[in-house]
Amino acid sequence: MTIGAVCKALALEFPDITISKIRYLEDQKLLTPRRTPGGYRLYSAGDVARLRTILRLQRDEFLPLRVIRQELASGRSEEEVAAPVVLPGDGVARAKRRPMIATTQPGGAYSLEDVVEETRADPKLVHELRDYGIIAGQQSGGTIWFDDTEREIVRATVELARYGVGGRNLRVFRTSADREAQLLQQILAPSLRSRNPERRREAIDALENLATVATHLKHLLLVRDLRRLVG
DNA sequence: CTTCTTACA
DNA sequence: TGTAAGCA
Repeated sequence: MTIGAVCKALALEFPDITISKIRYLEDQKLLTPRRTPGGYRLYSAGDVARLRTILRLQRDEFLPLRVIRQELASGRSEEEVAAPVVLPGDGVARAKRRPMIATTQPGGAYSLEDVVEETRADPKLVHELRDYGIIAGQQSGGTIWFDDTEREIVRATVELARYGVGGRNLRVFRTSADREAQLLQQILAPSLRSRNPERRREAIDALENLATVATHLKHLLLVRDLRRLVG
């Protein structure tokens, strides 16, 4: 295939792919397609598979090119790189979607009474959640204000409470979420610290993507473990 | 019409 | 990374 054909073929999975980018990867010694007598690049099926692997490692594992070059050289092959996770309702539109992690705080502010009214939570539950550090709220004047996320957390724990999950059981969720957030933050820290605004933007997008995949993985592991426990 | 290299923002 | 020039 010529470079244009390769580009078109990969455009389905990688909407942002360009001829220029493919050439760049060659420049970085990640690809070495054959050439026609006239100098045109010719890509074999193997070349295309390798290219797809490179792009996946870049997109899904955020690996820098020099690391990808190394991984590929040391035998990590196409089959070992996961095809993209297809989530329900997650079409080709992913690249265009707005991030759900906003750069600014959402506007909501809810008093204890507001939260209780909207979630039908037992006020004691809300206090419990604060005691265990699952929600914090913000002290202002005499009252404590909760934001949208905290309100939704309360809503979720109300559901769990129906199954008798409450109090210190919930700490398990908090500590695992804390650890996970720390890990993801650590992975993308360099980009998030970048003084290039565009780069930061991309890092936030990547963070969302990463969080989605991590959540899916967690779900799969949980389902597997539950199956084991139940038999 | 497509691609190539090189230079550049 | 993406774009434009100038060739082939």
